[in-house]
Amino acid sequence: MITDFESFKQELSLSKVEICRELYRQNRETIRIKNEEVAVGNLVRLIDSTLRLTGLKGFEAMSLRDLCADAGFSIGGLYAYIRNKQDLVILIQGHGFLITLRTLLTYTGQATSPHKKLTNAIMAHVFLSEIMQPWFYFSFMETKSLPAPQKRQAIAVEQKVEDIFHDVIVQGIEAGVFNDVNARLLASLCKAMMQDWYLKRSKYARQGVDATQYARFLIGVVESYLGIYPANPQ
Amino acid sequence: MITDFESFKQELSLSKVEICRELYRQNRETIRIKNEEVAVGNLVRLIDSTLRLTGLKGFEAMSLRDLCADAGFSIGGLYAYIRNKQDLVILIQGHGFLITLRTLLTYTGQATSPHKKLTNAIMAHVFLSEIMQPWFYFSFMETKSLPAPQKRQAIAVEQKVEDIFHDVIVQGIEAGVFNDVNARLLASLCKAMMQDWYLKRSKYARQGVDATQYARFLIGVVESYLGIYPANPQ
DNA sequence: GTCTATAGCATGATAGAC
DNA sequence: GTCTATCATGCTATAGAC
Repeated sequence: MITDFESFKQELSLSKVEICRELYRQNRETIRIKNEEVAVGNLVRLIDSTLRLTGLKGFEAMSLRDLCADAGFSIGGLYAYIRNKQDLVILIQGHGFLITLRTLLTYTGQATSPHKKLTNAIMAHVFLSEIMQPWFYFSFMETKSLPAPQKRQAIAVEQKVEDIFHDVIVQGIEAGVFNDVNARLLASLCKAMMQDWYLKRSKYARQGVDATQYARFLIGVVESYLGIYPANPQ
Repeated sequence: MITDFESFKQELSLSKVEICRELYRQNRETIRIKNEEVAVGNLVRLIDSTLRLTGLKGFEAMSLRDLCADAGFSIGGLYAYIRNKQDLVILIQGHGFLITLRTLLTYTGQATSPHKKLTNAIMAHVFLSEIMQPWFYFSFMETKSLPAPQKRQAIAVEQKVEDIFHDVIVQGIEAGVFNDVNARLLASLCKAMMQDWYLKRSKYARQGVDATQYARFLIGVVESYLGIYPANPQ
């Protein structure tokens, strides 16, 4: 059971290096560097810079020269890790999917009641997107420009996330503990609400709202609609 | 009082030609065409194509050659309407702001109670973004790449929209007809929920949900959280 | 007012020295 | 493994014919 961001972060312990090591092993054919330690270290800087610059100007507007300057690469060195610019997107995208689905399924699986599954899923999603905000932002913004197979994959993952929410809501309705609402629409709404946390994070920072507060607020809204605390939502 | 999309659409009656005529008059210095009828007709095609292509690939990825081919312009002809590619963004952006704020203030002003103001505001925003979906999508996606003054303007308008919601919620709380919730956070959440209608419209189309259904659903969620219909949200 | 032709430049990608 | 130098391409923007 998740209660706040700090404990979630410790439990998950996703270091950049570990993620990039997995990434390196997944993409061994396209990466021409033999030494794993060297490659992993460079991948960390490469992906950091790509996410940062893309967040500022968009992927198309980021030139590979900008990227090299920011990451401390030469243009030739960069091409030891990718075959072309598109490969950067594929590299970044593939990994986040695994983590997202794995995390959501872990935390909904842990819980016993539909109510706890739902609150766990919301918390897990908000907290994960807090840790990996640049990735979530990138993924949202750049999906439309992906080549067809990657685009299909991205849409499928988003659908899968919504399905997780949908199924939990249906379970609760059938068990008689939730109001009889439109589960499909509420699942989409959950996604939309969680999405804003990584799309407009600076706005919430300005309001002085942190990830735990935001997640609890969303949970309050959803609970009141489902009739779980019908009297007085905080 | 708004009840459904069709009546809203008739009342608003925003034709493309009228919008582009206003646009032409606003940007007379940069547009080098004297004949208003000719200019307005071309602006309609120009903006239509820009919104369409940008929606597919993003603004940066859209070349002016693509745009000319799509809109039936020559590259030279295009430059009679803009001084550079950025001007296209400014041209498109400025107008939508006026319409959005004007519409929201009109419909909240019409209503008497905070509850009606709130439902009117949600309906007006969802319906307006239904009519001008490509514009809302464009505005969301391209704001980050705008030059500083336009970016400030875009953020200010978004803030103003949230303020309208915030103020109505506070009114309701002070009048004792709404639960005592975090008004700032709920206003942001309203924006996030309405936002998904133009960001992910095709998803909702797949679910068979139309604008009226979506707006009523959002209203139901917000009402239940505010304790207006505490018993049984539809 | 609209077109074609082209200048001038920045980009993605490669070749080959070290 | 990493660098510099360079190629070919496609872009925005302009000049000048019609």
